[in-house]
Amino acid sequence: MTERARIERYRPTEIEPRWQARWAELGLYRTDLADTSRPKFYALTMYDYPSGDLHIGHWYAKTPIDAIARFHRMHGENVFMPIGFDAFGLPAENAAIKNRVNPRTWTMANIDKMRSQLRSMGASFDWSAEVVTCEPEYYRWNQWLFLEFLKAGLAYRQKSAVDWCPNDGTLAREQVEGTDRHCWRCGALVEKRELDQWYLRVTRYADELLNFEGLGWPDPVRIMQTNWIGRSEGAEVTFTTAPSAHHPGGAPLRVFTTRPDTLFGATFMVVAPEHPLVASLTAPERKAEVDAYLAQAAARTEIDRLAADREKTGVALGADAINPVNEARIPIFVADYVLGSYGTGAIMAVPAHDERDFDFATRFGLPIVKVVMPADGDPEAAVASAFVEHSADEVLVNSGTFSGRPAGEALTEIVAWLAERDAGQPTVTYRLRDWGFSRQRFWGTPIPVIHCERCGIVPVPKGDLPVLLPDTVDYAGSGVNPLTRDAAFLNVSCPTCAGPAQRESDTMDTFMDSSWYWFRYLSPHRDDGPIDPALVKRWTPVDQYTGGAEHAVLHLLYSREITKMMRDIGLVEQDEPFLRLFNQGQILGADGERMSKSRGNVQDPDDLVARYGADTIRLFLMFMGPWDQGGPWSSTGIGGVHRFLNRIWTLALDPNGLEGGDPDAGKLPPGEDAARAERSIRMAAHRTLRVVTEEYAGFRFNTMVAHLMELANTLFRYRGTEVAAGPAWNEAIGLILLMLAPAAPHISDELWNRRRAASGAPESSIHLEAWPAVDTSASATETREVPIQVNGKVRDRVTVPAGIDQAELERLVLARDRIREVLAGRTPERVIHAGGRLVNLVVREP
RNA sequence: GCCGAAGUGGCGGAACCGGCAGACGCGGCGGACUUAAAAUCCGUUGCCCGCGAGGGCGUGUGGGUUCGAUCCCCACCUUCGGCACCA
Repeated sequence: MTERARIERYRPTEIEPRWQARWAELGLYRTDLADTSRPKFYALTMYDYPSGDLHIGHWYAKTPIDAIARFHRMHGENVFMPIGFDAFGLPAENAAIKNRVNPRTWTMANIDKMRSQLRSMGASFDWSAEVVTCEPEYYRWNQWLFLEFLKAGLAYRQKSAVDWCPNDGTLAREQVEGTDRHCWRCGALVEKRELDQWYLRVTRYADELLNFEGLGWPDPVRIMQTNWIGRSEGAEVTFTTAPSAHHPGGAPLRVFTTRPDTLFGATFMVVAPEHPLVASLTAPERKAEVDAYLAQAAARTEIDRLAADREKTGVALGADAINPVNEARIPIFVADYVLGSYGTGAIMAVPAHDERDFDFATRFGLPIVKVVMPADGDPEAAVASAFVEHSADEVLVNSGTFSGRPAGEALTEIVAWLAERDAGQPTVTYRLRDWGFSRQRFWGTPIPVIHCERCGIVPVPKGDLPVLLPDTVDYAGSGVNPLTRDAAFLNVSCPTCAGPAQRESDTMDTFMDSSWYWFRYLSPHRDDGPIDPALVKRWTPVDQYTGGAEHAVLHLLYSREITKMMRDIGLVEQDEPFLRLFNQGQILGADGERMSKSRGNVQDPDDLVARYGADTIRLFLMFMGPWDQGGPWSSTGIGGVHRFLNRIWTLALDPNGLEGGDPDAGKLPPGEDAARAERSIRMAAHRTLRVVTEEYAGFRFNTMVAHLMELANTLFRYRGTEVAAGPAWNEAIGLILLMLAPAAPHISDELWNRRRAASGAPESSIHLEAWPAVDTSASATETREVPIQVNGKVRDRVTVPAGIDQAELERLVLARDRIREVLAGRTPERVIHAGGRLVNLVVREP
């Protein structure tokens, strides 16, 4: 124990800031983007919204990708790992309204704080590439891109329904919370409002977005995006309105259906409340009732409308439509279970074969006609519930000349029949909608157009960009966009006719910012264009992207869309932004809920760093479990990881020390001489190197740490013995520090250099070292232990030479006392050699 | 309702391709060191029976395939995430 007192203790809080400063001084993580001598590796972690405080979840997300970046650097790759801030967004406006400050002030202060917190992680970010999206040098290029999209017909303006809070005005979709769809700020129920909005024409890419070929993305994300895009194959069928006293008839009424084979079963039609024909089809005597229904539907919250178990409502218009296949006259209803925004906003209702139509028909006493059934079914049997199966042996009934045809074939035949008569054709429909891009918010990128009474919508000339947000902002205590009251901002002269005109006061959805930021990282200050084409060509797509799965159909979809749009305006050549994606799990509060200040369950990393140091926290976060799993925060076990680093410290600096407490301290394991011990040490070290290498590459950080712990435990057994500090020992210490370097960068550099100094070598960062190579001769074993099973139960085990053949092994096994005892005279019927891993003797039970 | 992920000791988790279930760590128990405590170190620790050698049970539940199943198949149960009248 006097030995122990001699070495300095592990003091992370002294070591860590020193190395962070040293790495910055050496410019270790400043990437030379022009260096083509090494393969490139673009590592990207989703940038953060500067909410003010880093919590442990930020570290959980960033530590492993930093380890991966470091791992790749050690493999000789030119690694670029930038960082930035997603700086536009609503919390800044809330804070601004509450504290009467400019959102910029609040945002920039938060960014400063987060920068220093992020630096305390010791991550190898290239800060020289930092992007802050609320800076004009960034959002100027949002505007530039928007103008290009406008020119290419990829952006357009349209009147449509948006979510509207009676107190706070327009809300973005993500600002509507809960199943009852209330305003996230004031709690009021959200309604729909018709507003002129900008859209990006992303539906153009629907089919292309379904193609994930060549992308290493997690299946759940691909499936979520695929479902979100919602490709649906079917047919558009044109019904015709029937003439009546109030309506001339003959107007086409188009529907989309995935089941044209059920066309003969259509017994009524339903149009959405927004359908353009509602007004002209409504009979005068039904007008009051229809109007009342429309008003009610408009006021209804979305969730009411969409709740699947809600009882169907609707009103008859007092008009009929004619079915093109059989000239049948069927009544037309308006009902809000039909959505104006999907398909054609109108459906043919086939109650026998669609559950929703069945419910509606039952409620309103409408006829139900069966047209598809199993080949051996009874066509006249009453329909008790909608039959929607699609199996091979179904046939059509009650379907004119198509009766008796197999349903699958009839589907194609009916569409062909319709097409010949100009009454329909095959159609593909998608759930995906164009991207509603306008936000009635101050703290975002101003949309660069001008409204001129004479010239209409005029794009701001590119030379006039950026359209700057005003420096001063007066919220007047409300959530209404202050830009709409800012005369200095609004009133401009038309770029075309020089007459009086008004600036657009809408800003862009902040998801625009995050949809191309990784391109900008490559040239964050470039002022002659959004990107550097040569660097983009060399460095993108991103090789490894990491972030939360909550962005599956938001940021991760928008980014793919914008990449394709940038390609189509000739800016980039790639089709996809991110080659490989990993979704890390989310760290929840100790209560199992999402960490948030309001819940008071936020774990601040600063406290933990002060107590244990960054390396312990980094390692602990990796050790907790698989990275894609996340889970509730618990600091239980952090001491074990800290202890492990202390043991590394002791092994590296005090190999000959002896601990009291171990009766065998300083003695080689029984039966081992020095030569054997050295072989054991080399074998353990090189075997660990082999698996740890695979585990870093496979993102299995928890077992990577476990294997390093195992190696440390092995070395500890040899501490104080005659082989401690010998060549094998020193090699093993070197290897363990190199393996630890990506995960615990500070302590590994400290120990690496203390050992260098002890041998008179000059300082040189461990992070400039190459990843070591496995010595396969060292890791090979001479003997192995083979478990012996009898009828699948382990009854014995035998140690045999590594190269033993099956016959010899079998002879040894059968000769063993224990096995003869268990066999009790029986002869095995079969002997299974499971690839040398195990022997299983199969005997008949007595 | 539909789609997806997951259920393993007291706890976090491991077992990568169907081959020793429980690596590694926490916690517990016992010990060494200490006047004592902390720190450190060593041993032990799935459950049940047994003094012991050993035996039985055991990966959400019930079946199945196999010499052998945490892993594959079928049917359920539970938890979490996403979508939710998309014709």
